[in-house]
Formats: sequence, structure tokens, C-alpha cells
Amino acid sequence: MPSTSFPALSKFPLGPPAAVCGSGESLGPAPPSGGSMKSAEEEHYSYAPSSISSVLPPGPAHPSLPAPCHDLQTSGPGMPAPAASQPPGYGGAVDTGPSSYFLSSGHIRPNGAPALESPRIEITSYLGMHHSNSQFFHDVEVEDVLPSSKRPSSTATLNLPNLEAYRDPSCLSPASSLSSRSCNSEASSYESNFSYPYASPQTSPWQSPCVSPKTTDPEEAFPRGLGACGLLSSPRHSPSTSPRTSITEESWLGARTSRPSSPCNKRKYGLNGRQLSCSPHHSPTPSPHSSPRVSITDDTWLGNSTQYTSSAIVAAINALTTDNSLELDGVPVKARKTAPDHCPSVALKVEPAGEDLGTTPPTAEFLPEEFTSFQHIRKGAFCDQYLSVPQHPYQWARPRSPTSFASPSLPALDWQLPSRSGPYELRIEVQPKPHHRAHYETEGSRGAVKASAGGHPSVQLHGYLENEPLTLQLFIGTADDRLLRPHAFYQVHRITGKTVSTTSHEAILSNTKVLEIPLLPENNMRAIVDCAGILKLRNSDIELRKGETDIGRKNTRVRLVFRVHIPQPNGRTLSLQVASNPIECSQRSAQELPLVEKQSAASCPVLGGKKMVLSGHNFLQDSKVIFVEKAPDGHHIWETEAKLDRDLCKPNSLVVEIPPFRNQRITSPVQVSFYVCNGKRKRSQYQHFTYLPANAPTIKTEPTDDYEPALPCGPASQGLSPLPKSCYSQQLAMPPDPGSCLVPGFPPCPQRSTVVSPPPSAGPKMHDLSSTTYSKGMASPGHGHLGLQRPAGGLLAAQETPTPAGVHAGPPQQPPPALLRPQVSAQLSSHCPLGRRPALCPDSPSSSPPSGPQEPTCLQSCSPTRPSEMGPQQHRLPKAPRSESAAPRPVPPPEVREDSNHSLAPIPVTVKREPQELDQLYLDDVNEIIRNDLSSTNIRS
DNA sequence: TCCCTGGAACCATAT
DNA sequence: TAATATGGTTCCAGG
Repeated sequence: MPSTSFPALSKFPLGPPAAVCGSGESLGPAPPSGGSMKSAEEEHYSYAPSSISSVLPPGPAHPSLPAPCHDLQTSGPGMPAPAASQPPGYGGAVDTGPSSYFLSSGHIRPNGAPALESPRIEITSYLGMHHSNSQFFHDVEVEDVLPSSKRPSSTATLNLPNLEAYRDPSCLSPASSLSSRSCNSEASSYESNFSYPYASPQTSPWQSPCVSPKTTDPEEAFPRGLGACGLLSSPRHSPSTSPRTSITEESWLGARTSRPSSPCNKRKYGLNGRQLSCSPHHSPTPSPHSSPRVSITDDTWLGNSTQYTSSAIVAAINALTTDNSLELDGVPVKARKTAPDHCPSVALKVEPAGEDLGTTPPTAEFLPEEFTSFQHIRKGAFCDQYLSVPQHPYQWARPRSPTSFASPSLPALDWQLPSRSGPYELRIEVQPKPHHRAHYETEGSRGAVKASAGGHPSVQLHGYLENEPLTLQLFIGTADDRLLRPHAFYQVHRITGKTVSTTSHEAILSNTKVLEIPLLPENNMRAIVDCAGILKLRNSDIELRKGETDIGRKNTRVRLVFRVHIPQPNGRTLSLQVASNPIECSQRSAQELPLVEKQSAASCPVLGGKKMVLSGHNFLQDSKVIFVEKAPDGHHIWETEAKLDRDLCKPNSLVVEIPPFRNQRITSPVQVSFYVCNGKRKRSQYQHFTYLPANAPTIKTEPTDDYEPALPCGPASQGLSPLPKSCYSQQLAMPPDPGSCLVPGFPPCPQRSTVVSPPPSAGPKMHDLSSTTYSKGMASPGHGHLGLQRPAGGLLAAQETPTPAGVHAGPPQQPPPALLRPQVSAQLSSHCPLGRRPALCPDSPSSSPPSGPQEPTCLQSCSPTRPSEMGPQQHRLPKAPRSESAAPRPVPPPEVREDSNHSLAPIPVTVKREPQELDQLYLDDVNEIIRNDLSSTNIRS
């Protein structure tokens, strides 16, 4: 029990927590009692995913990441890598079925049901990464992209699994309704029909078996839209139009009325209380087909990720997405209408003021040939094939802004980009408030997102010395542990009015509304974002979209994602991206869920006893602070309630006594998590915390029960993204199956194999990244992390500074960049498992200086040596169990830890695991065991 | 009058 | 299966 307080040892530097990741996610409500171990199942509830997300570690992007990124994207664990690139084994695995993929038994029960049921938000992994294309992020070469020859061809050849209409009545997924669909919604949704052609892999046979507890539909597993999911794919209105469409033109175009004055906007109920639906087509009844969406619980998430579709599909998708053309698909019909004949990936909205309307093709900004090809591609290749949208009365204006973000060559919104590269750094100078109630279409605007200290968020591009103004793009991104991508249920909403000083302009990219704000040299390339509100789309509408795999319920956390595209002398465009700290957009959540913004300590010796002050919101007199240690798979290995100094508890602060760690003999920092609990289901996101060895590191660890994951990176770490790196790395490092995947990179094991990350050595430069590398998914021996295949690109950038995004709490200290930067780390991050976005760009510390300290969490975990980590699936990957227990593996050369804290001293510890230990863990899942082993392995390292 | 906000009712879904 | 808890969405009212 925590009760015992030991004198805190100060001898150990409190540096940033070791890289552990884990934390995460959804843990079940912690029992008050301390120190007990629980099974994952017990816990839970967590809304986890969401929470998870929040925390992405902000890491500054690492320039070098590139290569890995690609891999990630393409092949991330759940993600299918492009066919070509995938290693044989990998592909095979994939094909086989998701199930086999990453999810280890743990996630899916024999019967196919998810191992754990929890109310958590299930988020499916998404393909964002499809872009196998080279351009990962920045340095996109326009030329390369543009050439129509290429695209078209690819397009033509690709048979998208699901380009079919978004809504196929027959395909309505029951699942979709699960989350929040109301009758009405259904009706409306159905009628509205989001039918855009969606190129989603959904249909693919590979869909993951993972099913959310409630839904078993295979379909669900779909990765979110291809490209960025067509989030908004707007519902197509059925002939019989439903009274209201969730996504109205207004909303998309900005023309929306504040409140639905007309009855049409409101839901109507029939006698039975259901909304009357006019549409003849849709029957409210779920189609036999399972819904495309697979719910991914925290638990399942990993597994889900696995479920990726075939590489071929992916490749196809990538091609498409890259082009952006597909993106339109997701756009709500209305939105699409607005786009006149084109299928531009980017639709610009006409400025109210009479900006130049769109008659003008977006060409201006492109080179003639580019534009031409662009158009060619779009119209010819994609649009024509898939979209047949009536012209919309609205005209689209072409972007005024200098930059040609509209360029087709720009990276898709779901691509992970670094926040800095070379001399440039895109940074969020002022973070948004952690809470911002989003408004529904049926409501009036709720104003622009504000900063905690008043005012509004601000973003600045550093290092840009040119005189040319640029355009800052802003869209609403996810805040879960997975890779950053456009949020399916939220859209940025342009705020105008007297109080808004910043001019902005709306565009639609990949079905995602993007606010474009000028970055002017005269303002030091700084923009105050006082023109961005957040629009909530009805869950039912979005979930019904074909291909949409995310669920809206409890998926109420978002991040503001900023991007800037900087033209380079060589003709290329450097794209940088930074995401804000998570923002809770639900009224209820904002009012009820405890939120930890800061924590006075990030680490403490295992003896505990130290006082830690938590500041945040919604703390109650009876709030509890639960410390949790998670296994890589997310299971709780240890859980204990910390003592609170009730007298000092205030709504905005809590004083807790750090409980002693369960294992006083750890030889290396162990990362754990804690959260504030106000009751069942009312828990804060996980915050990272690191226990430091009480003594000098011992050489040998006890084989015993102690599960000492030095790096507990639970997959879960959802919330804590910060650590991800380490986690991944860890996980990655270990082959899922010794037997199967011994060789990093190629192993039969789908998961890991795929991923190999490029050598760390890879230059930091993004440009350098070659897509090929990714595609291959080869891991460099050295670092091979595996990669997370996931595209998440975030990787790249993010990695640099891991900060627990979500966790604002992190100690202010930022990890020394240097430490983080190490190639390894970068790579690792890049590798981060798909699902988890940990490392991704998210809030890179840099991005959010103000916000807070971010902890350099991952440091330790990322051991360079571990190179081969993979992580495709993040946590889930069944790591190869290198069962160390059975036979102690050869100890890798002592690795040097990156931990900030630790001086890079090699740690020669060999951990030997007893098989017995396993018993203690969840034996039911072999994979889990493996994971454990992995963690232990990490320890060794 | 419109935009923002805060609060809360209503209801479907989850436990 | 019923009851209750949760959470999403819609409405109302005030500044």
C-alpha cells in the first residue's frame, strides 16, 4: 500500500521519466485499495482511448525520422504496407487476417470476441498512413507528385475496394449505431447517406477480426478512411432527405446557420419516438453486413491495428490518398456540391467578403503543368470514376494565400509530419485551453477556442526568414494514442466577427475542413488563432459512413493541428506540423472528468513518500489518485491508490503522497502512470510518472514475479503518449515470436517484420527520407525498430521530444533535445505502433512550450540498441516472446540509455524470466506473456 | 439581432 | 429484462 511512506530519496535525478510508455490507457477504475494487481479486464472502463490520446508526446519532430515514417505509415501494424514493399511474411500475415496479425490472443478471444470489454472508446486504427509515397511529410516534391502520369496510372490500376458509395444501405453497420446513434440519427443518417465513394479498405477481407465488445462486425475494423478518412464525408442526402443532415453545407461551407430555425434541422420523432425518416431506402435495420467499423478498445486497439488490409489495398489507398483526390469522397455531399466540377482535394471556400471566388482554378499556385496534371488526375482519374456530384451553387474560391497548400502534392492530413526541420520550427506558442465545448450544427457557434490564460492560441513559424507570407493550416485532429489524423467527429469551424482579428479562410482537404490563416513576415510568422471554433458532428452520422471505423462515443478529445508548407529553393515544399495539447470538447466531460494539467514531480525513488502536487480541474474532495503500472499489453501489473492530503485538496489541485513502488529493487527507472479518479468512469487521463531505482542499478534482476518492465510501455499508454517511444522500441525490439520472427524485419510475424525502421543514421532530414525505405519496411539492423509501420508519421517529428502531451502534467522539464534526438529515439518514435501515436508529432514539446512541461518521457525506453523494435502494433504486437524466461537471451551489449536521467550508462543487466512469472500474468494470452517478456527484455537492455 | 455561453432537459445506449 | 448510469444532442435563457 501506498501508505508507507519512505523518505524520498533524492539521490536519483529526477529526470524525465524513463522512456517508458505505457501508461495508459484505459485502466479500469482503480480500486481504492492500493497495490493490488488487476487484470485488465477488471479495470476498465476507461474512456480510454480518448484519454490516451491526449497525451501524445509532443516531441519535436525529428527531422531524421523520415524513413521510418514511411514505413510506419505504410506498414504499420495494423496497416498494410504497400504490397510491394511488404515483406513476404508480412503480407501474408496480413492477408490472413487481422486476427493473426497483432492481436494476440489477448485481444481477441477464441470466439472472436474481444478479450476485454470495456466501454472505452474504440478507435480503429486508421490508415492514415497509406501514403506510401515518398513524400512523407515535408519535402514533398511537387514534381514527383504531380506528374499526372504517375498518379493517374496508379489510380487507374487501383481497384479500390470500396469506392462504392459510402452508404450502402445494405451495409449499414449496426455498429455504427452503437455508439451514439439515436433513432433519429439513424434516420437522418441513413437518409443523409453519406455516400461518397469511399475508397476504403473496408471491404477487404482482411479486416480485422477485432470486434468491439458490442459489435462483432468484422467490418468495423476498418481503418478510417483512407485518407484521412473522409470524415466528413458528408452524408449524402437521400432523395427523401432526412430532415436534417448532420453535415450541412453550412457547416461545411461555413454558411451554416447558427440554429436550425427550421424544423428540418431538428429531429423529428415518430410515434415510436424514432425520428421519422423519409428515406425509403434505408431501413433502420442494420444490415446483415457487419459494420465496417471495428471498435477498438484500448485493449483491442493494438490488435485492431493489426487488422490491416492487404498491402495491395493499402498501396492503392496510398496512391489515392496521396493524391488527395479521394479525399473528396468523404466530403459531405453538400460540401462536394460546392466543389464545382472538380474533385479537388482541396476545396476552398469563398470568402464571405467577396474574395475572389472561385471560379479561378487553383492553378495559380501551381506550375502550369502541375496544375494541369493535377486536374487531370483529379477529374479524370478520380472524380469521374467515383464521384458524380451535382454542381453546387457555391463557388469555390482559390486560396488567396501565398502558399499553395492546395497543391495536390502536399501531404495528406493524416500524415505525420515533424514540427521542425532544419532551421524551421512550427511551434504553438500559446496552447488552447484543455476544455472547449464544441457546438453542434444545431447550435450556434460556441466561439473560438481560447487559451488557458485568456486570449487565444498562437502559433509561430520560427526560422523562416523569407518575405513571402505563408499559410498556416489548421484542422481538428485526434487526440488518442494513435497517430494523429483528422478527427472524424469534429471539424474546425471558422469564426468571424468583430472579435476576430485574424483573417481566415476555409478549405476542405480530404474531407476535413481546414482553416487557413496567413502567416505574415511582418508578424514574425506568428498567427493568433482566434478564428477557430470546433464543430461537433453527430456520431451517428459519422459512424454510418462507410469506412468509418472510429466511434464517437467518448471520443471527445481533439487537438488543434497546425501545418505550414514552406516552399524550398529546390522546388520542393517542406511541410511542418504541430498539434496542440488535447482539448476536451464534451460539455459533460469537461465538467465532470478530472483533468491533470500539471504535476509537481515526474519521478521519484521507489520508496515513494514524496509529495506531489497536481493541478488541473474537477478535482473533488473524494478524488482518488491511482498509480498504475501496466504491462505492455495494457494490463495492470500493479495498481495502488496514493494518499491524498484531503486538507489541501481543492478543485484545482490535489496533494498526493507518492506511494512506494511495488518493487523496491528495480535497477532502472520504471515508468508508471497515475490518474485521478472521481468515480467510476470519471477518470483523468493517465499521467506519466517514473520510479527511480533506490540504489545503484543492480546487475541482475530477480527473476521473480516482479515484473519489472523497465519500460512499461503498455500499449496502453494511450494517454501517455509521451513515452511511446520507448515503448515501441521495446516492443518492437522484441520479435513477437522468437521462432517466427527472429529476424527483425522479415519475420513471418506480420507485425514486426514489417517494420524495420531505417537506420537511425538516417539523416534528420526529411527530404532524405525515401519512401522506398519505408515501403520495404526493412529495419535497419541498428535501429530497426520496427517499425511501426504506421505511418503515423508523426513519427517523425514527434519523436524528438516526447512530451506527454496529454499530460500536461509533465514536469516542466523538457527533455534535453539532445537526448531525445538521438537517432534512435527518433526512429523509435517513428516506429511507434500504429495505434498508438505516442510519439507522433503530437504535441511536440516544442510546440507547446507554454503548455507545459512535457516530459521527456521516453527517453529511456528508447534504447538505441534495441533497434529492431517494431512496433507495428504498438503494444499489441505480440512480441515475440523472446521468451527470455525460457532462455535468457543473449544479452545484448549493454545499451546506453537515453534517459535523460541516466547518464548514458550502459546497463548490463540481464533479466531472466521465470516462466512462472507468466502465470501471474494473464496466461490466457500467450501474447501477453510475450509482451511481458519483452518488457523484461527491455529491462535487460 | 446576433453571437456566445452556461445549464440542463431529453433520450438512446451502456451497465 | 428492468433499472440505473452515462453520455450525446438539442433547447433555452442570459449576457
